[in-house]
Amino acid sequence: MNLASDQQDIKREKILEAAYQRFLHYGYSKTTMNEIAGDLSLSKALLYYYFPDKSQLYIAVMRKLATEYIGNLRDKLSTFENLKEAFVFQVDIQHDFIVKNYNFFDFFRVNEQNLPDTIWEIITEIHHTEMQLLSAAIRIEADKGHIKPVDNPEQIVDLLLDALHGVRVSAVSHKKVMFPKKEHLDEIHTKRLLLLDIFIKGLTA
Amino acid sequence: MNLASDQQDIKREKILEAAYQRFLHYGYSKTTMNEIAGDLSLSKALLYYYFPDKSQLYIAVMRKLATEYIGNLRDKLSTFENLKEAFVFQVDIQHDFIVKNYNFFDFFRVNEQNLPDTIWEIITEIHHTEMQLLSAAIRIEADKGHIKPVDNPEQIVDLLLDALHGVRVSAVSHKKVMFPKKEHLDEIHTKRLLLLDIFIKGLTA
DNA sequence: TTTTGATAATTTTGTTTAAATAGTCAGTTT
DNA sequence: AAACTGACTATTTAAACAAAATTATCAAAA
Repeated sequence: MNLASDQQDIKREKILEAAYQRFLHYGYSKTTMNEIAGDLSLSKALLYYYFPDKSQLYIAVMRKLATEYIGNLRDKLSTFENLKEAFVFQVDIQHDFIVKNYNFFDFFRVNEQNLPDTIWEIITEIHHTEMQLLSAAIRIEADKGHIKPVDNPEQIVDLLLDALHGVRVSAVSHKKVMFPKKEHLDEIHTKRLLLLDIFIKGLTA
Repeated sequence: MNLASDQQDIKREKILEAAYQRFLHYGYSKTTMNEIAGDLSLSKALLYYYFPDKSQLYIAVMRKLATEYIGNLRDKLSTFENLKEAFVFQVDIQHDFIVKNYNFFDFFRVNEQNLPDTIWEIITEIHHTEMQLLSAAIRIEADKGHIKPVDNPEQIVDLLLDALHGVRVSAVSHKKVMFPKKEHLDEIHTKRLLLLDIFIKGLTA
């Protein structure tokens, strides 16, 4: 039974990988189940044997990406030297994540208003992890006396993440674009680093 | 000739006011030229005597609102005691402006991707004014020695405005709501003040 | 248990027509 | 002449429908 299960997992992985490539390259709506099956020389029906429907397949890929992302975050954030380094790690890794998977998130832009609950759960999970790791970082720094004592680190991190998010959505709003285009991402990144700089100085007593 | 011109201006104003009320109440696309004309007991054709088309009428209202907004900003910002007060003024006034005219901006959400150039000019003008007034505030504070010298105040203000914007749009994004509700407004406001606090401390040498 | 071809169900796309609304203009009123 | 209108045309939106594409199912085969 374990053998069979392993085999199944391997195939599942292959499907996830093929689906990811398609979604990344063409976006959600311009990817058909036939094409994914075709890439693997499988019948479309088999996809439905492994995944209940197209959106669940997409979500499964998303979950995989999220898990990797969270993993990266944990690994790097456990080894920071100071607060700024920790925050910069977070910004950098998020930046890379978004740049690398830009087209994959097409789904988000199209369904902007009503994303499936499962997607929201993943977003929440990521947010939670970020909060947890960064507020831990703040606590440690406060204990070391590098910054002044903060009675509610979560609140500070939440605020910072919001502010960083603002740099993302708003940095381009005077440029006739509502959603950041790929070519703006670097500018956004620079701005974010500057914000981190000022913000951290603001925390330092 | 001036008499005639004055009369025309008065009527123009009345049309702008009636149009504003309709746009504010029903949004752009659910307001018809017939209705606006009806509210004033005028023929629709007369609207076209005063304004070339519907969108120009909307833009004229928008321009009027923008002028008022900018006026408010200038008045208040010229009398600030310290940097924080100036920033808080800006936050408060912008907040009021958006809350009051919330439905009017329907037009923006619908035409999100391709707003007319004239609208963008108005947005740019507002942004310009905000930048100008707030960066002047920074310069004055820097001269007074209250904060450390800043070589590019505009950049700092731009960043701060983005960050503040983020607190607005993002404070609710984990709650599956796109636009803030009444019960979130206080939370947003508090968050923004906290951000201002940290940000200004970050500027203080 | 895994896989597929054939088929059903659903969604998207394109087309036509009718209705609503924007916009024009010759002519009337002030 | 400037301000205004009713009746008209032009455009845009909405609804209804058919055709095409795509998702999803299932009985049967490997």
